[in-house]
Amino acid sequence: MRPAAPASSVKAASALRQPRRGHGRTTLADVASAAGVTAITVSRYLREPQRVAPATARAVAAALLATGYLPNKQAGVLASAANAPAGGARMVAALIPSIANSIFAETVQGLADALHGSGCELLLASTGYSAEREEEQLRALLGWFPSALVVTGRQHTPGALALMRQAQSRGTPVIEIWDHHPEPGAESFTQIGFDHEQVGRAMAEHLIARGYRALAYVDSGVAEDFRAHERGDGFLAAARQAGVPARRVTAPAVDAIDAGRQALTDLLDVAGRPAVRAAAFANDHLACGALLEVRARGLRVPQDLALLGFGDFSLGRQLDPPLSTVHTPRFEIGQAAARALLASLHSGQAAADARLPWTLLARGSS
Amino acid sequence: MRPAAPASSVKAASALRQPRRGHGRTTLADVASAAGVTAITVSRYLREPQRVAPATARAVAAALLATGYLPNKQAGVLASAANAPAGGARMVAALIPSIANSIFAETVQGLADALHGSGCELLLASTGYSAEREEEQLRALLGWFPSALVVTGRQHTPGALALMRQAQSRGTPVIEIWDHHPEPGAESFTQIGFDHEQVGRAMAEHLIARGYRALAYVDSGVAEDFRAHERGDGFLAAARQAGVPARRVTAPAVDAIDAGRQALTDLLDVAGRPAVRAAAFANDHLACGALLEVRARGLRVPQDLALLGFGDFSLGRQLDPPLSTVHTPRFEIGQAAARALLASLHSGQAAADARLPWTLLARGSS
DNA sequence: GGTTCCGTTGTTACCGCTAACATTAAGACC
DNA sequence: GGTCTTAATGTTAGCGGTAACAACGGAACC
Repeated sequence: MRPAAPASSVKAASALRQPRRGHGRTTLADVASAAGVTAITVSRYLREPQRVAPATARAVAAALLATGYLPNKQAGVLASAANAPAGGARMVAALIPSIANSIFAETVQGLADALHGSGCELLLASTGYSAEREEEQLRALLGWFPSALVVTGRQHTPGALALMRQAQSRGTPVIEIWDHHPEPGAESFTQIGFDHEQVGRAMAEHLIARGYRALAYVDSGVAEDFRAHERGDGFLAAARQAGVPARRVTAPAVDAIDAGRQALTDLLDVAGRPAVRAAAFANDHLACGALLEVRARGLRVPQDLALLGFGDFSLGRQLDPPLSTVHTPRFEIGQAAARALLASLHSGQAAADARLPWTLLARGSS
Repeated sequence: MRPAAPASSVKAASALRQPRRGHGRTTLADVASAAGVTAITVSRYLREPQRVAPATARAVAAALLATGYLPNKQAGVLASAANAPAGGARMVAALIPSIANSIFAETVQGLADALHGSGCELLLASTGYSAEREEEQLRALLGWFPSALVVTGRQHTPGALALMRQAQSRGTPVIEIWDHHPEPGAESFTQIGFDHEQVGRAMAEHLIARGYRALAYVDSGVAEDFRAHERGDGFLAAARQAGVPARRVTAPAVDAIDAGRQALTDLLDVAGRPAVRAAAFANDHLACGALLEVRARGLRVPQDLALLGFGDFSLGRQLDPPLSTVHTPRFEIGQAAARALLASLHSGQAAADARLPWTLLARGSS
């Protein structure tokens, strides 16, 4: 018994084949049939309302309300993939070291605020200051083919760099935030931030100008906090240039008040007296911890030991004496990144670099 | 001159019609042709490698490496839309009042950390404590048809509620975080958090147990910080039950140290003496500001005025006296939400409620 | 040897939407 | 009146992937 002729068997099979149905979502087609038009007309109404006739527009609007339609952006992105950059902003991927760190939280807030109203959503991931995890997360984020990519810093694994370049060559703006250190010659990505080496120099110069002659830089114990290390490089270079002795010590691996307290002991001699006259810190957490520990030991700030932080965390201003520190444009970095990327999406041109201002706030501790 | 016959004109037209090409992205088809197989085989290799023959697997693996293929998740989600819940986690949408607020930043960190490795990305938006903006953002987020939705609190506009219910009825887990106040009878969403009214009660009871007999609750000036208001409700109710006079004052609309300083003046009489014996605050920012202002006015804490905060921010512990406060499971809330939602996605069952513990830390200020 | 079964790979259609082109009707113009 | 133009809407195909089923070849079995 042979089966029926091929043609009819195919027909029978395709009749039996149960089609994959959507999951009960309201689609354009549903709205369209409710309005008595076809899907494309509804689609047009949503994107270029002036191109549908007033009467049709009313019918479609009513149908939209009645059905509670929610456009499926996945499908939208996919369908306009070919002209993605121009095709209206959709989704921005951002990758930062840590969300809980208030510095980056504010940057993300700036990013989200400036993105609000642009029709662009924020896809966020954190690396935990790990370069490998950065690459892994980058791969995950780029799988969504975001309209733009924001990453932190300019140090990346070769794999991460390859992914970033691949994205950029596809026309996706790629922005490095929190750093600004263009290498002449080497092609790089858009950078929005400031020069950390320069900040480190300024920190040393400030302490030297105040008359302190034996310095230390307390670096972050987080191995991949490259920007903190660079500030240290700048600090030591400036001290060397000025002929002032300076050393670098490294705090325990956690950026916390306790780490600062511990780090301080490295700056004391066996008798418990300061071995240096002034210390600059990789961040205010460390500096605040050190300040509290110095006071707890009965030493005077800045007479016995001057302290200078980085980041301008709210805690520092409330201590006694208030902590001298460097105020950074943490919110503005996010905002500027969002603006640059939106501009780039609209113009099709590469996003522009921006060097944002920071301020050294000389308060009581230095 | 009539054009050629319809059939052939159509054919000619479709021959001329230039097809939309993708944007130079490497697709499954590219990998497939490099490996000498078809797209579906590569797709299978990526999702169920044990189902392709070893020799084919090697060829595909080589082709994947050679092409640097990155799967397009938009297309993947779209194609498996029909069985989305089971179809592997993809993307979780989270909506919080503010990213910069360290409380929520830590929650997001918990969420992101617990999501890491699950193949699920985080789509984040903030409402700025505005219910309207919540609805608007909700609409934007749900347009991506995320596999799960996390929102903050249990107060929403009717429109937002409709969207949340719609998502839930589609099988998307919807989780409310930072609150736990199940209403018997009323069907609600999964809640992961704690009961703020109960915390408010505990705050009042703590102050009463310490012997303070004239109380105040300094509420957040942010109108839509419902949870702060609920703590106030609990505080006043507990005081009333205990027969202790208590009043509610409202801080200026910004949650900052300065607002706390200003709010304090509402607790002083014309002579600048405290009008109450103890005050509880909607958050530690306010409490710290008040504490600093009290000290600045030469009053003693807690002898002249006892203070109790909420949130356990790092600043409070460093003040003199250290601020009594309520420690909240801010990181754990995010973590628990992520776990609950992943479990729900895998099991297909609704996510379970969780009531997380908080602690009242009696330090020096009360 | 023929049938059955299974492992492997391919074909087709479809997810929901939109670009490109086609089609239609109404108005403009000589 | 006929041709040209324009506005409004529809048709088709395709974005990149995956579900469902088909097809094929070899091994197992009687």
